[in-house]
Formats: sequence, structure tokens, C-alpha cells
Amino acid sequence: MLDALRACGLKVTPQRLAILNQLVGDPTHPTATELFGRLREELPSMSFATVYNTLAALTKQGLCAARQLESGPVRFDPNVAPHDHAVCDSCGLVIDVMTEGLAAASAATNLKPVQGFSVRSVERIYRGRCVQCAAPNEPQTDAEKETGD
Amino acid sequence: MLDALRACGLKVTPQRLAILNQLVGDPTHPTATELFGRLREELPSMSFATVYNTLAALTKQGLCAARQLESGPVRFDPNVAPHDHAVCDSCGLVIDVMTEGLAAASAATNLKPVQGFSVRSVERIYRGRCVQCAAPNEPQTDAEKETGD
DNA sequence: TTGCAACTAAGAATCATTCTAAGTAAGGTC
DNA sequence: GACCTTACTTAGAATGATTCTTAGTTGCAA
Ligand SMILES: [Mn+2]
Ligand SMILES: [Mn+2]
Ligand SMILES: [Zn+2]
Ligand SMILES: [Zn+2]
Repeated sequence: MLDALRACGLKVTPQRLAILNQLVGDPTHPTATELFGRLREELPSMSFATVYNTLAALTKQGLCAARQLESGPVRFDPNVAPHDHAVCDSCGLVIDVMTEGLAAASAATNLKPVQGFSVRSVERIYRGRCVQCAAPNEPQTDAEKETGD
Repeated sequence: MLDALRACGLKVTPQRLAILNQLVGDPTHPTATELFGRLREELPSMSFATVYNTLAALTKQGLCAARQLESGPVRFDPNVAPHDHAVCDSCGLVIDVMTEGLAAASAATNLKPVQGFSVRSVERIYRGRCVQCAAPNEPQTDAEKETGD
């Protein structure tokens, strides 16, 4: 953590360590607001702007990635390796999907120019319903997720 | 146009006809603000909220699609057939990319459940630089696009 | 025609994000 | 270890996108 910051020329501060620790290993693709909420007790004086500033700095240095998978706030991803995402239409859940086999080969193929574009990356978004929400009886809403229901 | 609105139970109003006419056949994936700007002379009294209301109604009825391809405002797409997009890192240009051959087959394959998700659709986003911006001499910025430079 | 639900206009409100100004502290230098 | 410089943090204002509210208007079915 500490080394990762130094390695890319960012000063090591308690705020940055806390944000990076919170984000690393979190597979839920949290928003800035979610991270801010989780860090309030650890660093009660931290400003919201610092969360945005820090996430922007980390993103620019490639320590995390910003993803806009749907309308609403940007989500942050500690997984900077190329991968795809599945997004639940019903509850908003986002999970990583590793491209594999034929798909991976196809992704490589797709780095060929497309209609004049010089392609730097290809990402795929699977939309549908997660396991919870696909179950016919109890579709989980965003509101329910928040109350832990 | 007129029929399309009636066919899905929406009342026909001058505002809706104007918005739909403006959007249909426009391949640039305009934002609500862009559409509002273009319609000001035709319907000077139209409210911004009406543009949003109408686009939401059209989207719900499947007459257009809302796409969040990057951070910033949502873009609207008259092309509701499944297709992919290429987005220019430099100037923001968005173009349609039709999936073809192997890629199309792979897309069909991908409608299999992914890690428990029941997949409704798969979309792909190609990121890179458009023809203008890939040219080494005169990369086109958003600002330049607006002034027509 | 008439009635009413659906629609529109105007502006306030909300949400996400960025900016500004002033103070603070990390980390290199002596 | 004290000092300096500059990057960083804070608080709050500002901006931009979108949604909400309320009151007035209109498409269109009966
Ligand atoms: Mn991810
Ligand atoms: Mn399109
Ligand atoms: Zn779900
Ligand atoms: Zn471009």
C-alpha cells in the first residue's frame, strides 16, 4: 500500500492509506460516497473532496480504475487488469467477469482498428439479473440492500 | 413517428414529435442538453424538463435507448438494435459498431448465464482514438469540436 | 363538446462532482 | 533535527446533470 503510493510519486498520507486500504480487496465497485461513508469513523475529519481528489490521483496513477457502468455515480475498481462486468438491472450489483478462452482471443482480435478507431481497450458489459434477483419470489431492490434486508 | 408514439400509448404532442424527429437518424448519440439546444428555435417555449421527461418516456417504450458510455451526461441513441460502440478518449466521439462474424457468434454464446447472472444483453465498448484524433498532427479536442475548428 | 388523465412550463430541489481559498504536513535538504 | 517547498487537506461555494413540484394546458376518448 505504502510502497504503491511512493512508487508512483504520491505523498503518503493517512487519508490516502485509509482510502486505498478500504478499496483494495473490495470487489463491490464502491462509489466515492460509499467509501466516504465507510471511512467516516476512522477519519472523521476527512473531507469529501479528499475522497474525490485521492481517487482521481489513484486512478491517474493506475492504482485503481474508475468505471461508469450505468447512470449515476462513478464506481471505483481495485482490479486494474482487463476484465468485464456483469450489472444487475434490478439491484445494481456489479461483479467482475474474467474473459476467457474464445472470448479472450476475440478480445485480442478486436484490438484491430474498428472503423478507423485505433482501439486501446475493449470492455464488455453483461446486463441481466443477479442470482438474488433472478429468483422469482424475492427480487432484491436497492433499498433492501441498504437496510441489509 | 406519429404512429410510433400512438402505438405505445403515448399522447402525440408537438414537443414529442420534435424530439423524436430530431433524434431519429442522428448517429451522434446526443445528450439531452444537445437536443434541447437544437430544438430551441423550433419550439422556443419548450422546457428542459420536457426533454428529460420525453426521453425517459421514449426510452421506457423502447423507441430509443439511453447510454452511459463514459462519465458525464447520458447519451440517447435512436438505434435500439443490439450493437456496440467505439468511444474516442480524446474528443468524446461515439460511433456505432455492428458486431459481425465471430464476434456476433461469441455474443450469442455469452447469453449463457455468467456466474449466476441471467444475461439479457451484452454490450461492448471499444476505447481508443478516432480517425481525427489518431492523426499525430492535429488531435481534436472537445473545445475545438464545439467551435467547429 | 366535455372531462379528465396525461402532458408541459417554470423553477426549486437534489445529487454528483469540481473548484477555490486558506491552512497543514510530507519528505527532501542542510 | 529544523527548515522549506510544495503537495495535500479542509470547508464550503460553485457547477452541471437530472429529478421533483406545482399549477396551468391539451390530446383525445366518450
Ligand atoms: Mn471490476
Ligand atoms: Mn449506438
Ligand atoms: Zn440483483
Ligand atoms: Zn477523437
